[in-house]
Amino acid sequence: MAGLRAKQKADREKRILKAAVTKFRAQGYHSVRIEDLAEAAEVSVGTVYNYYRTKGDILIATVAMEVEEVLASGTRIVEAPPPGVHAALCALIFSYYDHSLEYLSKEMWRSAMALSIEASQTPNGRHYTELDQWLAIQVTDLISALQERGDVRADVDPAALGRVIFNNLNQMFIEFVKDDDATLSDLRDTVSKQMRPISNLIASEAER
Amino acid sequence: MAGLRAKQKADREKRILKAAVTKFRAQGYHSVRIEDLAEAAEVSVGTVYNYYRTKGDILIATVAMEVEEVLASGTRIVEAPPPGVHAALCALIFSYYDHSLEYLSKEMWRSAMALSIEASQTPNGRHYTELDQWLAIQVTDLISALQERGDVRADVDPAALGRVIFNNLNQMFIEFVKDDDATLSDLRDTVSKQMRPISNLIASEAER
DNA sequence: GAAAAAAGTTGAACTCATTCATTTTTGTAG
DNA sequence: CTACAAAAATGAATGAGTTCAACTTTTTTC
Repeated sequence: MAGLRAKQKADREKRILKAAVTKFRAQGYHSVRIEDLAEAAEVSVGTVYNYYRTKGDILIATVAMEVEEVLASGTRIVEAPPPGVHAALCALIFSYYDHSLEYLSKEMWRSAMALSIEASQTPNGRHYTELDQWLAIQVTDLISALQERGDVRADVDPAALGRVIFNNLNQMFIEFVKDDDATLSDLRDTVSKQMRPISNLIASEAER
Repeated sequence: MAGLRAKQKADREKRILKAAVTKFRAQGYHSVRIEDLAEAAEVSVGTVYNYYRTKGDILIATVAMEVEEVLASGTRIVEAPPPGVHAALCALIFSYYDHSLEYLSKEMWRSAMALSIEASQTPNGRHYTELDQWLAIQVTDLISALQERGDVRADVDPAALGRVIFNNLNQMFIEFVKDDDATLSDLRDTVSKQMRPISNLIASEAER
């Protein structure tokens, strides 16, 4: 038989991850115990640790799935940005924000972000940081695209500016998930206002 | 006797905090157990919890002391900024960075930042966030000062830009503490480069 | 197809933050 | 000075993540 073991292994991992996504969303990351996941996935506690190094690893795995989607949706915007610097930047940023709570709760984001800082040396932390890196690169790519199109001044360094804009949108997202009462629409408004002056400053003469 | 109890109370709290600062720096936040602190402060575990709600509270207390100092040193720069937009911004930012590792290790910063995100609803989390707020305001104040002095264009909104710049310097600091190998001098260089185009964009005609 | 090896599973044991019922210390009243 | 009340200290007990030595299952070997 070509891999009963491999099949069982993949099956178990899938069951654990599915249990995690479901339970984390329903109850929140903290109140779910490894034992609960083990029970739902019909394995033992020890087996969960055979597939994931720590509880945080399981969370990162679920967050990673979401960020992959966010990146994919961002790609579409970079490939065909709406006209205007401000509109294009906001389109990309809002596509991130609007996807963010599709599968993950604020509490899960908080835990994941905390983890990525605290356990930054571990594989999970590094994985999350890498995903962030990709998002920053996507912002840079957008600015490059706008520059080639002539919307952005030629003397702007896309990498440096992309990083600054990403850092800002990321930090604003952190503030957003830190406050359970904050709404997505508030977040959009605030960031849109922040991007306005920056868009003006980098827009080419023709565009202003 | 006017307050044997009060005196002992203050004394115990001081001993616990001192033990925390010392041990956290020496061994790192995580590897220090409450029991270790209790022993060093010559109190029981229960007593530690009588003074601090959680282990994280103790860390925030130590971080707060450092941030107070950072704020104070920043005030001096805002009051008399060096000439030039870029130089002034960098002076303030570097004063933050250069103070940051005086009493705290990178690991302590990581734990504190993680805490401020994860436990943002709790008093400790809120306290840390408040300190961040003050730093952001200080950056805004600097830009206002530069604007009044005529170094920064009149059509720039200091609050919005201050926030963006703070978010960037904060995020870059997070990246710095996440990587044990990163040096302060690398951090300074990177941020200086990021601030250069922004400084140029906001500088008044006379200053360019 | 049986035995040995390899891979994987299991759950009891361990660590450490946190809690709480009990005990000790300090302040107050008679 | 003694008795009572209030405040604080104490450390054993609790709970959750994590580890690991023993046990099962699958694969390989002859």
